[in-house]
Amino acid sequence: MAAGAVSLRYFVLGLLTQKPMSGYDIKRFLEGLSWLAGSPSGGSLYPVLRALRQEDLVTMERVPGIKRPPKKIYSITEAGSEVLHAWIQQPIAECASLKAFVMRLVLADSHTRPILSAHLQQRREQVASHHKSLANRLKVPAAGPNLGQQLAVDYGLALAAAELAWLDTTLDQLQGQQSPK
Amino acid sequence: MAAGAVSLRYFVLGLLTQKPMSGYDIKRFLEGLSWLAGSPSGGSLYPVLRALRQEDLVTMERVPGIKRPPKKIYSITEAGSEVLHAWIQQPIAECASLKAFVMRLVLADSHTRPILSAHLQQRREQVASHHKSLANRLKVPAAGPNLGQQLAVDYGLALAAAELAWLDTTLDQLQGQQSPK
DNA sequence: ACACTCATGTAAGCTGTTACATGATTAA
DNA sequence: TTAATCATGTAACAGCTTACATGAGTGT
Repeated sequence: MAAGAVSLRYFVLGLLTQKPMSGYDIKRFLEGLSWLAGSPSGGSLYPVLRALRQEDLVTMERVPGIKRPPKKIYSITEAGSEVLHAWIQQPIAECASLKAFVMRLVLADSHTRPILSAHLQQRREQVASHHKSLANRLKVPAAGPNLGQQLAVDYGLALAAAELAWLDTTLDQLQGQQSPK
Repeated sequence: MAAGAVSLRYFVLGLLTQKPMSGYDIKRFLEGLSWLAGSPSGGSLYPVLRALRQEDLVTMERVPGIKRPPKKIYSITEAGSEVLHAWIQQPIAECASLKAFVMRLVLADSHTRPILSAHLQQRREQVASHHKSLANRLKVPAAGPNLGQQLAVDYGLALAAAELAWLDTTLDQLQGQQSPK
């Protein structure tokens, strides 16, 4: 596994830090963010929960739902918290995907503020360098780039610019109210 | 395979429409867009090329590079073009990923203008609906969303807005100069 | 009766990655 | 000679999706 990659494993641990949930709850929650981060199918989510329980990173409690099928509510254990925080310390990969970044973002509560800022900063650098390399492509019209490449580069530049702007204002805000923790 | 999903297969076919290339050329080319679309590893790319050749969708020619290891230059066949265009006709999936969209964008030359416009239009609708659902999340602060979710929603809104703006101006441009073809 | 949502799970398969192997050529 | 880039390929594995199975309750 690539260093710092967000496998479902860690993402689930992070969500359980916020509050105990069932597998179904997790699916529901993620479907709301599916455009950005995708949402896992049952076939990948449930096995992950089982594995986490076998490693004692989470505990499971059967809750006999009223007029509903019983749920299995999972809670993170101390061992789970340790594993999660060890993972969070790792720097994200050189060229992390947008999806991986969003997943880390959702887990912001599990980060300390300095680490969160550092991650945003790192992302900023990555996006900036990407933006630069795309801009270079535009300046060099050698080998007559076709319509598709032009569109893709243009699209990439627009998204990168927007992301840079968002990162800048968000970093400012974090810096401003960095009293808590 | 999900309807209209861009497997490497079709993407390679599309690239070969632009000009004959070797596997290595394709990798190089894609690494420049890796931030947006990712770039395939040799372990996935070369087997795809072999499969395409076995199905007679591409032809292969050994070119003994001067002072370089020999290359295998692949060209698309008529059968390949037919398969590609059949695939292009398919509507993209309800909730296609950014990556899938970029890949289609790069293949714009293989689309007729009306189909390209239709794809952009479809993407516009998807992004717009996503933007709306995220905006709704902001208005409902019930269940006290935590920092992570707030950040993710905010980030999603910023990107969606930027993408909508790009799509609008690009659609305008396409409409404007839709004389050729 | 039928279909749908809730809720969990299994098994098969696809896609892609990593890690490795090969071999030539260029630059330190 | 050592490393790096060019160029191709294989084999093992990880991760995820699809399709299916189960079963209770709810709505039409």
